[in-house]
Amino acid sequence: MHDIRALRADPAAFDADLARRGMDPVAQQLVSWDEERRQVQTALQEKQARRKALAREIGGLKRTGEDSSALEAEGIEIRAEMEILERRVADLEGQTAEILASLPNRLDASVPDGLDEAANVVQHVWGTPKEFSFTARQHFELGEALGLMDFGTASKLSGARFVVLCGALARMARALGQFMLDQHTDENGYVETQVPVLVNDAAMYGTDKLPKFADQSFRTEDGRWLIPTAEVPLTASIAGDILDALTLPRRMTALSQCFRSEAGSAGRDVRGMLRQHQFEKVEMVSVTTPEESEDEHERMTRCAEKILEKLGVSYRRVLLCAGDTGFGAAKTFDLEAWLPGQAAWREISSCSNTRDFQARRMNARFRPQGGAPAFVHTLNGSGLAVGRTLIAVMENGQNEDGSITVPEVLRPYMGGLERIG
RNA sequence: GGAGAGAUGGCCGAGUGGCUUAAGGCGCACGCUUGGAAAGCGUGUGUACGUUAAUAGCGUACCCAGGGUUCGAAUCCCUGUCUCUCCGCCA
Repeated sequence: MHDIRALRADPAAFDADLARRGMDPVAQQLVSWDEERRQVQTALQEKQARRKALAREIGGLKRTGEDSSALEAEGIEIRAEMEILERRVADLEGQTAEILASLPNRLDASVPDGLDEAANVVQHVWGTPKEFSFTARQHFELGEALGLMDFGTASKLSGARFVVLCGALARMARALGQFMLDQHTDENGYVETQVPVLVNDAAMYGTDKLPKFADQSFRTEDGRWLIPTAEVPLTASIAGDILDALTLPRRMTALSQCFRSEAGSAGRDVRGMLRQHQFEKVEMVSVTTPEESEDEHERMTRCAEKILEKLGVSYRRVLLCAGDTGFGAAKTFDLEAWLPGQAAWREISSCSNTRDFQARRMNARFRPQGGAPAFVHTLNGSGLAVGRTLIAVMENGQNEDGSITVPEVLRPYMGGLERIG
């Protein structure tokens, strides 16, 4: 959601940002609606003031038993006039809100131009992309050969894009989730949180998943949504609040199941568990003041990077270009892990600063010392996607005989197991 | 799933159509008082939008949300949401 006053103040800059995302200008239309809205609203408020005065006068006359029929007639007239003005204000506000809600966030100045991922900018690479003396296998080849990753049974149960893990791989998935949570709570200052995975419209709208991405999410028959990410309940937890500035930054982390319909991605990553309808993810959410959000973004991204470093998986940090930056984000860093089996960098985390974009949609504010309430900034990042991390650990830790070496940091979570298979 | 009760400001709480500009209390802030504190006294104490150079004033709206009745709604009517109590079922 955007501030109509900011748009009014500099319509050209607003449209220029939209153009960077490949979108048509809208400012002129919105500004003219806003101008009319303010005029009509002022006229309406004058009528309301008159109605108020009339009601008080009539009340006085009635108490003393005097005739008030002339004033009551004026009241009827005023009500009719107000109805027209009210409808016009509601129409203008509705139209404006509908468009504002459908527009993506303003981009940070540091976001590079470009319409797709080809224009993303690699910031740095950690580690050396692993190479093997033998032909590296993909995770599903490894997992199926070990008998611990079963897509056939999953399709029997649920259909395509699901998986059944068992034995040591199931345990490794659990170990990864525990390891990540422990890191974020013990080392990184996030508060562990358990959240509902079914949420209402308001939570989805506030975190900018509605109205635009309704077709990417699953909806229950009673009108709730399966969360596409724990970002939704974690961030929406502060909806409508005015937080004490002293409690910021607020950092929360959650391990949750995530659900995505993957509509429109037919044919992409159909093999293996890279792209599933249901997956586990450890999410980080930070709520900060506007002054702190940029530093927090860097801090959060580092928290995600450190997980990969401890797991010994080579990765690179990518600054997304304008066209690839998500709807709600002002700026996004993706972390891409090296997958030797695919011989490719694949997204394993995405850390975004939404600034006040979500805060406006959910009306989440803080009170600066002695000042008026202001919108908080919200940030979210994967720390990390558990299923994809499992893939990375499998492919990077594979041995020629098809066994998988368990990263040292995970061994305490796996009963000391050093090797799978 | 069934039955009932409720939702008023930061908190408690009064309020069954106009005399409510939401009483009163608590909390909080500031001031007076004091050697200092407490007590006491006084003043103030929300959000949004409009107007405006203004975070000064002024205006409008807001008593869970959305509709309706009325000259006039916290108050009456309808719908929804949430909370609580009891019964049933249940990990």
